[in-house]
Parts: sequence; structure tokens; C-alpha cells
Amino acid sequence: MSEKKRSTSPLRVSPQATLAISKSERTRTAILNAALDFVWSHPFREMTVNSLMASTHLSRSAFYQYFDDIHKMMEMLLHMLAEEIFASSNHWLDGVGDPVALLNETFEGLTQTCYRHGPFLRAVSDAATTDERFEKDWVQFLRAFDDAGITRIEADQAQGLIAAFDARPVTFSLNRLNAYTFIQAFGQHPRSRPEPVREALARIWISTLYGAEWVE
Amino acid sequence: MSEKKRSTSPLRVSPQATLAISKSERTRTAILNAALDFVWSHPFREMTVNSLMASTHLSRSAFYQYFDDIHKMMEMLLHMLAEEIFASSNHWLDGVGDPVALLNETFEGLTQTCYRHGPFLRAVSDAATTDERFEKDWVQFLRAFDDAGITRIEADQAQGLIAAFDARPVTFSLNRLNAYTFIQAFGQHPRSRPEPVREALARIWISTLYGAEWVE
DNA sequence: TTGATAAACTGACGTCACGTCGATATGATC
DNA sequence: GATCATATCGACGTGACGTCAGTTTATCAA
Repeated sequence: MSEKKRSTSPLRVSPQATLAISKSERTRTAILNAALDFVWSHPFREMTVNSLMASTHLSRSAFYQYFDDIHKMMEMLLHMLAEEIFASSNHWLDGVGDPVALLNETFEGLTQTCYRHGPFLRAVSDAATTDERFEKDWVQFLRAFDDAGITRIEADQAQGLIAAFDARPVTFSLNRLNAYTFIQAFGQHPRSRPEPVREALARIWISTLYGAEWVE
Repeated sequence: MSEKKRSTSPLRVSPQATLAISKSERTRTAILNAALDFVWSHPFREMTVNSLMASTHLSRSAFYQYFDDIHKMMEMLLHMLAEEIFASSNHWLDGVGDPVALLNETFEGLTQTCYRHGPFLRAVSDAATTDERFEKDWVQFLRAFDDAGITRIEADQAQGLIAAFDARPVTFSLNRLNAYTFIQAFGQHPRSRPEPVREALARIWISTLYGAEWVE
């Protein structure tokens, strides 16, 4: 509701709370959080080393003590996001039991996660177009979903739960469906309401895989 | 087949063949074609005014006689592509008769068009992340599909051909499905084979809208 | 507390792409 | 062949980049 008032990304980098945290670790964390805050309210294309470090008490060149460049920094953040998104998806990918119920659960969690991190998710996707190395990371992230999805679909096909079609291109397409629906629906303010998005995606996946009669 | 040998984009800008073609028009056309050739074999992020004009006989600054900047130039090219893509899509959007047959026809043409222009389509999408103005053009292009799709779906819902659900978010998602499947499958060499992509997209659309029993 | 060693930080530099401008080239027309 | 409009170019200032030598700050043993 307080979409207007939120000025800080809900995703934060918290250093593992052990005894001795070196100064350099705290500073690195501060920069990462500054980056998250930045993309929460600005498009990625406006994030220069200058504009990023302006919101810290450090100089521009201090940035290079911690990261090779902006995209190397985004790489770290992508890995954090990837973990959280995978964790939101494993109901259907790994679960046992009614697959439609598992798929519905997955979309509950996944939609919520992508809604919370929408602008950051979009920043990651944008960053992938401007740097060759980081593009590979992004592609690999998407491909991990492809592989997991294909495995699940082929298993269900072996059980006769899903019709016998080539799982690879369908999974590929369904994953792009998710990724870019979330990115464009939740990637910039004001974000779309999550509920209709979740319903639409669940409808498409369930209709395609298990048949429209299972759409709730 | 000769994917390796093709070094020139199939999309060309041909000046309307009237009598007097001014020199400036011919030069502008030459630059546009150089841009198409460039993105056929290089990612958009490598297209600077320098690298683009290097393949012409003109100097870098001559570029600015014809376009405000790279993105204004892409805007022109997007409009050309948009026309061709819309033309490929109107079977289902405007046609009368069996909607599943129309949808299959649409995917035949649309897949072929997007396959032929894959690297350029991808360049347009990439360009949208790096320029605010051009991003608006890209969003508007996608939105035009959303509006047309919603109209068609709601009409079919009124006839009982499609179940009664909120057409807007489903159309939004299905259009991102198409756009980013095409972009990522056909956007860089080597391109995916078009046939499995067409089948997958048609399956998803038909299953979602008309029911899996109509998938060919 | 102090002083030495390592870590953290900074300002300044060279590079590259940008978009602009005044000056020069070229080509059509009389 | 002279003239005027159009086309082209070289050079400039700006801003972001990544690096480096040098300075400041933190850490810790004595």
C-alpha cells in the first residue's frame, strides 16, 4: 500500500553476524546496499560508479577497491537473488504429491518474491544487455530453471500426467514467460498488483501442462 | 542452412522507388542498412557511432546530420519492424472463422518473421534498456499487442469460445512469452530452429485460450 | 600509549565515446 | 563557370571509465 513512501529496497545485504567483521567487509556491504537502494528507485542505466558512490561517504575510486566494475558487483547481487528465487520455486520442481497443487504453491511464493524484488530483478535483466560477462551469468541463471523444469516435466510425462510433447522448447518459453512477466509487471513503480499476475501465470502453466480443468 | 555464411541482414531499407531520390535520402538509407548489418553480427552494446560509421565511407560526425543519436535511429528501424510483425499477426487478431486455425496461421507467419529478423529484434530490445525515450517506444510497441490481444480474447469470451477470466494479465503474459522467447531463441547466432519454437508457443496459447484438445 | 606495519582511501591521470560547431567540400542550377 | 544550398569533416568540451602513486586511518605488538 505505502508504495509511495517506500524508499528503501526490502532486499538487504547483512554480513554474517560473526564476531570480527573487518572494516572492508562492512564497507563492501554498505556499497552493495547502496546499489540495492539505488536500483529500487532509479533505472539501472543511471547507475554509474559516480552516482552510486555519491550516496555513500566514500569517493568514487574507493568503489574499485571492492569490485572490478559495476557488472561484477551486480553479479554478486544476482547470486543472492538467484538463491532466494530458487528457494521459492522448489515446491513444484522437487515436491511430491499433486503437481497442480505444488505448482500453485510455487507461484504463490515466486510471485511474492519477485514482487518484493521487482525493481532489482529488472536491474539485473537490464545489466545483462550491457556486459558480455554478466550476460552469461544471467543466461546461466535462466538455463538453470530450464534444466530443472525439463526434468520435472519429463518425469510427469513418464507418469502420463502431462501429454507427450518436446519438453525443452515448452519449458524454455514458459520460463521466459515468467521472467519477463515479473520483470515488466514488477520492475518499476508503480508495480502491478501481484494477485492478477500470479493468477495469469498459474493459469497458463496449468493449462499448458496439466489441462485447463485444473485451473482453480 | 547457410547460417555461417550469411553476413548480411535480410531486412533492408529500400528508399521508396520514386523518381528523384535526394543524396541525403540515399545516405540516410545507407546508414540504416549499415546498422542492420551491424546488429546482424554484433550485439547492440558494441554499436557506437564510431563502429557503425566505420563500415560506411563517411565520418563519425556525418551520422549526426541524419539522426540525433543511436537510439533515435533505432526508433526508425523499430517502426519498420513493428509494421512487418503486425502484418504477420493479423490473422488471429482480425480474422474470422475457426480461431484455433487463425492462431496457428499467425504463429506460422510470426515465427518466420521473427526468425528472419531475430538479431535485429534482440538489438531493439537491448536498446530499450539503455535509453529512456526509446524504452517508451518499445513499451508502446508491446502495449499495442496487448490491446489488440485483449480485444480479441474478450470477443471470444463473449462468444463462449474462451473461458471467462481477466483477459488483461493473461494477454500481457502471453505477449511477453512471445516477445522474449523469440528474442532469446532467435536473437543471436546460432539461432534455434524455428519449428520447435513455433510448436511450443502455439501449444501454450491454444492450451491457455481454447483448451489442449485443439493443439494439433 | 606509542610507533610501526598493513589496510583503506583519495586525487589526478589518460582513454574513449559522446554531441556540437565552425569551416570546408561538393553538387545542382542558372 | 559562378553561386548557393547541401553534405561532410576536424576539432573541441564533457563525462564516465579504470589505474596508480601517494596519503590517511586502523590495527596491534611492545
